[in-house]
Amino acid sequence: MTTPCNKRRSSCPISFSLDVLGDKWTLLVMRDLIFMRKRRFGDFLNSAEKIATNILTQRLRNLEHAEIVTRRTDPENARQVLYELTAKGLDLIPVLLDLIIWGARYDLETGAPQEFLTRAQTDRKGLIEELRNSILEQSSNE
Amino acid sequence: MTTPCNKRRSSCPISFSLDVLGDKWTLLVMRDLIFMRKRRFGDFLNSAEKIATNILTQRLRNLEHAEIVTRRTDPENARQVLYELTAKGLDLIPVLLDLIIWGARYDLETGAPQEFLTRAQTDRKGLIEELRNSILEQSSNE
DNA sequence: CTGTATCCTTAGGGATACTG
DNA sequence: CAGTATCCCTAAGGATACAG
Repeated sequence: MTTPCNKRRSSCPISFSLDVLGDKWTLLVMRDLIFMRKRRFGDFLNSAEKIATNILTQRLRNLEHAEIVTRRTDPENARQVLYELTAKGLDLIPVLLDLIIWGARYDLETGAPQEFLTRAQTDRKGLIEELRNSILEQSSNE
Repeated sequence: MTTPCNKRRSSCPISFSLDVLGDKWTLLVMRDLIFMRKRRFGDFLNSAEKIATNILTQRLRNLEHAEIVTRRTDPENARQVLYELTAKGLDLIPVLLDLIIWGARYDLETGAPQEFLTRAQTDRKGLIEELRNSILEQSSNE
Protein backbone atom coordinates (compact mmCIF):
# COMPACT_ATOMS: atom_id res chain seq x y z
CA MET A 1 0.00 0.00 0.00
CA THR A 2 2.82 2.40 -0.82
CA THR A 3 0.73 5.40 -1.70
CA PRO A 4 2.89 8.11 -3.12
CA CYS A 5 2.01 11.59 -1.96
CA ASN A 6 -0.25 12.23 -4.91
CA LYS A 7 -3.09 13.59 -2.92
CA ARG A 8 -2.39 17.18 -3.80
CA ARG A 9 -5.50 18.99 -4.78
CA SER A 10 -3.89 21.98 -6.40
CA SER A 11 -0.77 24.08 -6.44
CA CYS A 12 -1.48 26.70 -3.83
CA PRO A 13 0.41 27.28 -0.59
CA ILE A 14 -2.70 27.06 1.57
CA SER A 15 -3.94 23.98 -0.20
CA PHE A 16 -0.48 22.49 0.27
CA SER A 17 -0.56 23.16 3.98
CA LEU A 18 -4.05 21.77 4.32
CA ASP A 19 -3.20 18.60 2.44
CA VAL A 20 -0.77 17.88 5.25
CA LEU A 21 -2.53 19.37 8.26
CA GLY A 22 -6.17 19.67 7.29
CA ASP A 23 -7.83 16.81 9.08
CA LYS A 24 -9.48 16.20 12.39
CA TRP A 25 -6.42 15.10 14.35
CA THR A 26 -3.07 16.25 12.98
CA LEU A 27 -3.07 19.75 14.41
CA LEU A 28 -4.17 18.39 17.75
CA VAL A 29 -1.05 16.25 17.82
CA MET A 30 0.93 19.34 16.91
CA ARG A 31 -0.65 21.17 19.83
CA ASP A 32 0.47 18.40 22.14
CA LEU A 33 3.99 18.57 20.78
CA ILE A 34 4.29 22.33 20.94
CA PHE A 35 2.27 23.45 23.94
CA MET A 36 1.87 20.34 26.05
CA ARG A 37 5.43 19.20 25.46
CA LYS A 38 4.33 15.68 24.82
CA ARG A 39 6.73 13.40 23.04
CA ARG A 40 5.57 9.86 23.63
CA PHE A 41 2.86 7.75 22.10
CA GLY A 42 1.12 7.23 25.42
CA ASP A 43 1.14 10.95 26.16
CA PHE A 44 -0.76 11.71 22.98
CA LEU A 45 -3.21 8.94 23.78
CA ASN A 46 -3.97 10.52 27.13
CA SER A 47 -5.11 13.84 25.70
CA ALA A 48 -8.65 14.89 26.41
CA GLU A 49 -9.87 14.18 22.89
CA LYS A 50 -9.22 10.45 23.07
CA ILE A 51 -7.65 9.57 19.75
CA ALA A 52 -7.64 5.88 18.87
CA THR A 53 -4.33 4.03 18.73
CA ASN A 54 -4.54 3.15 15.06
CA ILE A 55 -5.38 6.72 14.09
CA LEU A 56 -2.57 8.11 16.19
CA THR A 57 -0.08 5.77 14.56
CA GLN A 58 -1.31 6.85 11.17
CA ARG A 59 -1.00 10.56 11.95
CA LEU A 60 2.47 10.20 13.45
CA ARG A 61 3.59 8.34 10.33
CA ASN A 62 2.18 11.08 8.14
CA LEU A 63 4.01 13.73 10.14
CA GLU A 64 7.18 11.72 9.88
CA HIS A 65 6.87 11.40 6.13
CA ALA A 66 6.16 15.10 5.88
CA GLU A 67 9.35 15.65 7.89
CA ILE A 68 7.50 17.57 10.56
CA VAL A 69 8.44 15.18 13.35
CA THR A 70 11.22 12.66 13.84
CA ARG A 71 10.99 9.37 15.63
CA ARG A 72 13.76 7.95 17.78
CA THR A 73 14.11 5.69 20.78
CA ASP A 74 14.78 7.35 24.07
CA PRO A 75 18.54 7.09 24.79
CA GLU A 76 17.78 6.85 28.49
CA ASN A 77 15.21 4.14 28.10
CA ALA A 78 15.47 1.90 25.10
CA ARG A 79 11.85 0.82 25.38
CA GLN A 80 10.55 4.36 25.00
CA VAL A 81 10.05 6.18 21.75
CA LEU A 82 10.33 9.93 21.35
CA TYR A 83 8.59 12.01 18.73
CA GLU A 84 10.15 15.38 18.23
CA LEU A 85 9.65 18.43 16.06
CA THR A 86 11.93 19.21 13.16
CA ALA A 87 12.68 22.75 12.01
CA LYS A 88 9.79 22.39 9.61
CA GLY A 89 7.56 21.42 12.50
CA LEU A 90 8.75 24.27 14.67
CA ASP A 91 7.80 26.63 11.89
CA LEU A 92 4.19 25.71 12.52
CA ILE A 93 4.20 27.38 15.91
CA PRO A 94 2.71 30.60 14.48
CA VAL A 95 -0.22 28.72 12.97
CA LEU A 96 -1.03 26.99 16.23
CA LEU A 97 -0.60 30.21 18.12
CA ASP A 98 -3.15 31.96 15.93
CA LEU A 99 -5.57 29.09 16.35
CA ILE A 100 -5.31 29.49 20.10
CA ILE A 101 -5.86 33.22 19.91
CA TRP A 102 -8.91 32.91 17.69
CA GLY A 103 -10.34 29.99 19.60
CA ALA A 104 -9.84 31.68 22.94
CA ARG A 105 -11.48 34.84 21.69
CA TYR A 106 -14.65 33.19 20.46
CA ASP A 107 -14.99 30.20 22.71
CA LEU A 108 -17.01 31.61 25.52
CA GLU A 109 -17.13 28.44 27.56
CA THR A 110 -13.48 27.72 27.87
CA GLY A 111 -11.36 29.84 30.10
CA ALA A 112 -8.07 30.54 28.36
CA PRO A 113 -4.81 31.63 29.99
CA GLN A 114 -5.13 35.40 29.86
CA GLU A 115 -1.52 36.30 30.42
CA PHE A 116 -0.51 34.04 27.57
CA LEU A 117 -2.97 35.76 25.25
CA THR A 118 -1.89 39.29 26.01
CA ARG A 119 1.71 38.21 25.64
CA ALA A 120 0.78 36.78 22.24
CA GLN A 121 -0.58 40.17 21.23
CA THR A 122 2.14 42.39 22.57
CA ASP A 123 5.20 40.26 21.93
CA ARG A 124 4.33 37.68 19.36
CA LYS A 125 7.82 37.29 17.96
CA GLY A 126 9.37 36.94 21.37
CA LEU A 127 6.82 34.37 22.44
CA ILE A 128 7.41 32.28 19.34
CA GLU A 129 11.16 32.47 19.84
CA GLU A 130 10.79 31.41 23.44
CA LEU A 131 8.59 28.45 22.61
CA ARG A 132 10.94 27.35 19.89
CA ASN A 133 14.00 27.57 22.08
CA SER A 134 12.56 25.74 25.01
CA ILE A 135 11.40 22.92 22.74
CA LEU A 136 14.83 22.71 21.16
CA GLU A 137 16.41 22.64 24.57
CA GLN A 138 14.13 19.89 25.77
CA SER A 139 15.08 17.72 22.80
CA SER A 140 18.79 18.28 23.02
CA ASN A 141 19.51 17.91 26.71
CA GLU A 142 19.90 14.14 26.61
CA MET B 1 -31.96 16.56 11.42
CA THR B 2 -31.42 19.51 13.73
CA THR B 3 -28.12 18.46 15.20
CA PRO B 4 -27.17 20.77 18.00
CA CYS B 5 -23.52 21.77 18.02
CA ASN B 6 -22.55 18.99 20.38
CA LYS B 7 -19.58 17.83 18.44
CA ARG B 8 -17.06 19.43 20.72
CA ARG B 9 -14.28 17.08 21.54
CA SER B 10 -12.88 18.95 24.52
CA SER B 11 -12.60 22.36 26.10
CA CYS B 12 -9.42 23.71 24.57
CA PRO B 13 -9.07 26.75 22.33
CA ILE B 14 -7.26 24.86 19.59
CA SER B 15 -9.71 22.00 19.71
CA PHE B 16 -12.51 24.56 19.55
CA SER B 17 -11.02 26.15 16.45
CA LEU B 18 -10.47 22.81 14.80
CA ASP B 19 -14.00 21.64 15.47
CA VAL B 20 -15.10 24.53 13.25
CA LEU B 21 -12.29 24.71 10.71
CA GLY B 22 -10.55 21.37 10.83
CA ASP B 23 -11.79 19.59 7.76
CA LYS B 24 -10.74 19.23 4.18
CA TRP B 25 -12.63 22.19 2.73
CA THR B 26 -13.57 24.93 5.18
CA LEU B 27 -10.25 26.76 5.25
CA LEU B 28 -10.11 26.58 1.49
CA VAL B 29 -13.38 28.49 1.33
CA MET B 30 -11.91 30.95 3.79
CA ARG B 31 -8.92 31.38 1.53
CA ASP B 32 -11.24 32.20 -1.35
CA LEU B 33 -13.09 34.74 0.77
CA ILE B 34 -9.99 36.43 2.12
CA PHE B 35 -7.39 36.28 -0.61
CA MET B 36 -9.34 35.61 -3.77
CA ARG B 37 -12.12 37.99 -2.84
CA LYS B 38 -14.73 35.50 -3.87
CA ARG B 39 -18.24 36.05 -2.58
CA ARG B 40 -20.55 33.97 -4.74
CA PHE B 41 -21.41 30.30 -4.82
CA GLY B 42 -20.24 29.91 -8.38
CA ASP B 43 -16.93 31.58 -7.62
CA PHE B 44 -16.13 29.03 -4.93
CA LEU B 45 -17.13 26.23 -7.28
CA ASN B 46 -14.64 27.43 -9.85
CA SER B 47 -11.63 27.14 -7.58
CA ALA B 48 -8.88 24.81 -8.63
CA GLU B 49 -9.75 22.16 -6.07
CA LYS B 50 -13.19 21.40 -7.49
CA ILE B 51 -15.45 21.16 -4.49
CA ALA B 52 -18.81 19.48 -5.10
CA THR B 53 -21.97 21.56 -4.90
CA ASN B 54 -23.49 19.68 -2.00
CA ILE B 55 -20.30 19.90 0.02
CA LEU B 56 -19.94 23.59 -0.69
CA THR B 57 -23.49 24.23 0.47
CA GLN B 58 -22.80 22.33 3.64
CA ARG B 59 -19.64 24.22 4.41
CA LEU B 60 -21.21 27.61 3.77
CA ARG B 61 -24.06 26.69 6.10
CA ASN B 62 -21.58 25.67 8.77
CA LEU B 63 -19.73 28.94 8.42
CA GLU B 64 -23.00 30.80 8.64
CA HIS B 65 -24.01 29.00 11.81
CA ALA B 66 -20.60 29.64 13.28
CA GLU B 67 -21.15 33.31 12.43
CA ILE B 68 -18.02 33.47 10.35
CA VAL B 69 -19.84 34.46 7.17
CA THR B 70 -23.16 36.07 6.41
CA ARG B 71 -25.42 35.35 3.50
CA ARG B 72 -27.41 38.01 1.67
CA THR B 73 -28.78 38.58 -1.78
CA ASP B 74 -26.89 40.99 -3.96
CA PRO B 75 -28.70 44.36 -3.87
CA GLU B 76 -27.65 45.01 -7.45
CA ASN B 77 -28.83 41.68 -8.69
CA ALA B 78 -31.57 39.94 -6.80
CA ARG B 79 -30.71 36.59 -8.31
CA GLN B 80 -27.20 36.63 -6.94
CA VAL B 81 -26.20 35.70 -3.41
CA LEU B 82 -23.26 37.17 -1.57
CA TYR B 83 -21.31 35.46 1.16
CA GLU B 84 -19.31 37.84 3.27
CA LEU B 85 -17.00 37.70 6.24
CA THR B 86 -18.09 38.82 9.68
CA ALA B 87 -15.73 40.30 12.24
CA LYS B 88 -15.24 36.81 13.58
CA GLY B 89 -14.32 35.67 10.10
CA LEU B 90 -11.95 38.56 9.51
CA ASP B 91 -10.16 37.54 12.69
CA LEU B 92 -9.10 34.38 10.92
CA ILE B 93 -6.87 36.31 8.52
CA PRO B 94 -3.78 35.68 10.69
CA VAL B 95 -4.34 31.93 10.63
CA LEU B 96 -4.65 31.85 6.87
CA LEU B 97 -1.67 34.12 6.50
CA ASP B 98 0.50 31.76 8.53
CA LEU B 99 -0.68 28.81 6.49
CA ILE B 100 0.41 30.61 3.35
CA ILE B 101 3.79 31.44 4.81
CA TRP B 102 4.45 27.90 5.96
CA GLY B 103 3.11 26.34 2.79
CA ALA B 104 5.11 28.66 0.58
CA ARG B 105 8.28 27.95 2.51
CA TYR B 106 8.07 24.18 2.23
CA ASP B 107 6.22 23.64 -1.00
CA LEU B 108 9.05 23.53 -3.46
CA GLU B 109 6.90 23.06 -6.52
CA THR B 110 4.64 26.02 -6.19
CA GLY B 111 5.94 29.46 -6.88
CA ALA B 112 4.53 31.84 -4.28
CA PRO B 113 4.36 35.61 -4.55
CA GLN B 114 7.67 36.63 -3.06
CA GLU B 115 6.88 40.25 -2.37
CA PHE B 116 3.80 39.19 -0.46
CA LEU B 117 5.85 36.84 1.70
CA THR B 118 8.52 39.35 2.62
CA ARG B 119 5.83 41.87 3.40
CA ALA B 120 4.23 39.26 5.68
CA GLN B 121 7.53 38.95 7.55
CA THR B 122 8.43 42.60 7.83
CA ASP B 123 5.02 44.17 8.32
CA ARG B 124 2.64 41.49 9.44
CA LYS B 125 0.32 43.77 11.34
CA GLY B 126 0.11 46.27 8.53
CA LEU B 127 -0.61 43.58 5.98
CA ILE B 128 -3.40 42.12 8.10
CA GLU B 129 -4.91 45.56 8.60
CA GLU B 130 -4.76 46.24 4.90
CA LEU B 131 -6.44 42.96 3.99
CA ARG B 132 -9.11 43.52 6.56
CA ASN B 133 -9.86 47.04 5.41
CA SER B 134 -10.04 46.26 1.76
CA ILE B 135 -12.42 43.38 2.42
CA LEU B 136 -14.61 45.61 4.56
CA GLU B 137 -14.58 48.24 1.86
CA GLN B 138 -15.56 45.74 -0.81
CA SER B 139 -18.56 44.64 1.24
CA SER B 140 -19.78 48.07 2.12
CA ASN B 141 -19.55 49.90 -1.15
CA GLU B 142 -22.94 48.77 -2.39
C1' DC C 1 -27.02 31.38 -10.86
C1' DT C 2 -27.75 28.99 -6.55
C1' DG C 3 -28.61 25.68 -4.97
C1' DT C 4 -31.46 20.37 -3.65
C1' DA C 5 -31.81 15.68 -4.03
C1' DT C 6 -29.89 11.17 -4.75
C1' DC C 7 -26.98 7.62 -5.25
C1' DC C 8 -22.96 5.47 -4.36
C1' DT C 9 -18.14 4.81 -2.82
C1' DT C 10 -14.50 5.36 0.06
C1' DA C 11 -11.80 7.05 3.73
C1' DG C 12 -11.86 8.10 8.44
C1' DG C 13 -12.45 6.73 12.55
C1' DG C 14 -14.19 4.16 17.08
C1' DA C 15 -13.73 -0.16 19.76
C1' DT C 16 -11.28 -3.78 21.09
C1' DA C 17 -8.09 -7.62 21.24
C1' DC C 18 -3.56 -8.77 20.90
C1' DT C 19 1.89 -8.61 20.42
C1' DG C 20 7.19 -7.71 21.11
C1' DC D 1 5.17 1.05 26.57
C1' DA D 2 4.29 1.35 21.72
C1' DG D 3 2.21 -0.06 18.79
C1' DT D 4 -0.58 -3.99 14.96
C1' DA D 5 -4.48 -6.12 13.45
C1' DT D 6 -9.45 -6.42 12.85
C1' DC D 7 -13.97 -5.42 12.58
C1' DC D 8 -17.39 -2.53 11.73
C1' DC D 9 -19.81 1.72 10.88
C1' DT D 10 -20.66 6.29 9.85
C1' DA D 11 -19.67 10.57 7.89
C1' DA D 12 -17.44 12.73 4.14
C1' DG D 13 -17.21 13.25 -0.21
C1' DG D 14 -17.64 12.60 -5.58
C1' DA D 15 -20.88 12.44 -9.53
C1' DT D 16 -24.69 13.53 -11.57
C1' DA D 17 -29.47 15.14 -12.43
C1' DC D 18 -32.62 18.48 -11.64
C1' DA D 19 -35.27 22.72 -9.75
C1' DG D 20 -36.59 27.73 -8.52
